[in-house]
Amino acid sequence: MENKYQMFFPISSPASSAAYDPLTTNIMAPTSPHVFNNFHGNSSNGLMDLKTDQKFVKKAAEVKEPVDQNGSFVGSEADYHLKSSAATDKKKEKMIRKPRYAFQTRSEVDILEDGYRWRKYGQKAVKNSKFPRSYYRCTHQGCNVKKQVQRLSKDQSIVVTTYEGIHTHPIHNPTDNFEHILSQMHVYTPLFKPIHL
DNA sequence: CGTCTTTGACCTGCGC
DNA sequence: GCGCAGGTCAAAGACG
Repeated sequence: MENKYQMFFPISSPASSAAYDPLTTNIMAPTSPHVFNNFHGNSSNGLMDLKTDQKFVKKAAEVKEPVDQNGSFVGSEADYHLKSSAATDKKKEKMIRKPRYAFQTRSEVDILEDGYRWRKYGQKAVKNSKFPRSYYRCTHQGCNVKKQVQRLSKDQSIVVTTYEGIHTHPIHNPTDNFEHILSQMHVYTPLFKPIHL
């Protein structure tokens, strides 16, 4: 079983939040099974060819959200609070509803076994990418967490997993949770450079 | 038989 | 308004 992941942790700080702390961000990762819920993120141009919420990406660029030169995760919860001046109240509400947490992992397998049970509910071809994006939902009753999995076309060894929402229940299989993954994972932290606002 | 994946259709938001 | 792209739905089929 191939279980060697190389992980690209978030390296940028939220534009408007004190939540970012390079130390805690990294230290938390190996110690909390809910680590997937503790990262902020969406895509930005730091994800090279990954395009998720374009409106957020655009906004992030406007506020000079840092861009990772290594193509690692770049994003922040702050993006979800950015609203266009033309946005309606409903839109604004929608935009701040659920933060996303994105990971890049170097893995031969698309699916990171994070201890939760997922049901695939869709797959879409992604523009400018030869790899499709897969959509998964947590199967636990009442838990509305979703995730998207996609390979980077520029580096097909890298899998980008985007989580949306917070699990409302314990891990399904505690022996196969994220901590377990991390124990076998080569953590990759290219650089830590808090941005200056 | 229950669970899960596949896949085309549909919906929505956005840019032009 | 139209077309495009992202996201979701749901029917059908596969699988254990």
